[in-house]
Amino acid sequence: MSLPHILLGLTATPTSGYELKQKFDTTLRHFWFAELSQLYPALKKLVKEGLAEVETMPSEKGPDKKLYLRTAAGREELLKWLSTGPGTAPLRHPYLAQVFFLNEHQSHEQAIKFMEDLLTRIKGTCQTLQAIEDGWKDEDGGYPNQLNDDDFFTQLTLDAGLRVNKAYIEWCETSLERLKARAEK
Amino acid sequence: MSLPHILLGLTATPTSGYELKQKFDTTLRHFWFAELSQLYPALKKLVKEGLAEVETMPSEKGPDKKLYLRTAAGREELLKWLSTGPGTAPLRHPYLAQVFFLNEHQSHEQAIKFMEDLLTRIKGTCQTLQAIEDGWKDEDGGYPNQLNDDDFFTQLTLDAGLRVNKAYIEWCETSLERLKARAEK
DNA sequence: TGGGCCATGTAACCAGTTACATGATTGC
DNA sequence: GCAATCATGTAACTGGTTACATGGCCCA
Repeated sequence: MSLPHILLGLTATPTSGYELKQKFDTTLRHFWFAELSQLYPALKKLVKEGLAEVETMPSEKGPDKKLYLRTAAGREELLKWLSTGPGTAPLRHPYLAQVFFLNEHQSHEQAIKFMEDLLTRIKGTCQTLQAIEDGWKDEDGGYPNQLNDDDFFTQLTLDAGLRVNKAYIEWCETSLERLKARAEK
Repeated sequence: MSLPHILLGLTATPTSGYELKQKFDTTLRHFWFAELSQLYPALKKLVKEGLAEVETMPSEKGPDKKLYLRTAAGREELLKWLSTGPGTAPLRHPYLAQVFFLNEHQSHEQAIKFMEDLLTRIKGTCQTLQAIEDGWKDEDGGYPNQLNDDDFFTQLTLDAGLRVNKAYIEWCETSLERLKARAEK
């Protein structure tokens, strides 16, 4: 059950559900996805459990905001989660499952097309991540080892995302070579 | 919605729910997890939709088996899934989320411990995958490029798992070095 | 006046987990 | 006689998705 804990991590300063969604879509996108419609009830539940507090504030644009701020108990709960050790989610990788059954195609052409599509897509996400890191490099002279703790750990997750994506790209490329060699026979 | 399609892929020959679960736990474990209690209703649904057929057979050990076999329509549905292009599931990586908040710890010691635990665990899964690949090498002289199509694509998914796990190991190791360097200051 | 962004939410649904229930066969 | 493995399932619940609803503000 990670989402509530992530929200406790993000509400160290007062933040609205809408703002949190933007954070998921930018800074956390390479390791967590959440729907806005999922955040609102989750935040409400944190308040009910005494792990966060709400305050309603007028917004500059649009309707009132509700700013959520974790309580001391909320921070405790977050620390508890961190000290349970590395968490896991059951593996579910749809495109690897598809690769597993690619032999069902009559010809290798379609398998090759599949892998080429996959390669294009992974290269795209890799570039997105790279762009974020590059932006960081420009802003910050001491990048990456002089970063403050906040940014240091954020950069660690970015680095993980980049390395994994690069590994997938190499895998796609050598797989394509192998497939093409088989197709010629 | 991948699980039904995976089951259609696995029921090219008559197979029981119990046997399918074993397949998930051995051959598919590096890219998909499913509970047994999830498989039974899913198989039933495939039959209802005309994508598979059941036949009850006495078992050598224990109670009767129900052998599921995909129909022609079932195979069509599988091919349709494959030709929709690479699928994705929304990203959810609990331990990366935890790394993101590791700055909440007062000292770096706990962060270092977290990464060490993670490294140990990832090394373990990597060894499991390596053992499978090694077993394959022994059995098969022409490994990996002379494999038949079935085994070739299975090996591709294994290769993906190994590469990604190795990327994570390298990430853990360099992250630990960087963390330790910061802790000394 | 119409689209995009700001901002909140609910309800129905689907996928997956956990807990429980049943019972045969095999080997110690 | 008991534990492990073989074999099938159901029910309650949780986590997440999709679709829908509301309405203000800003800019072209």
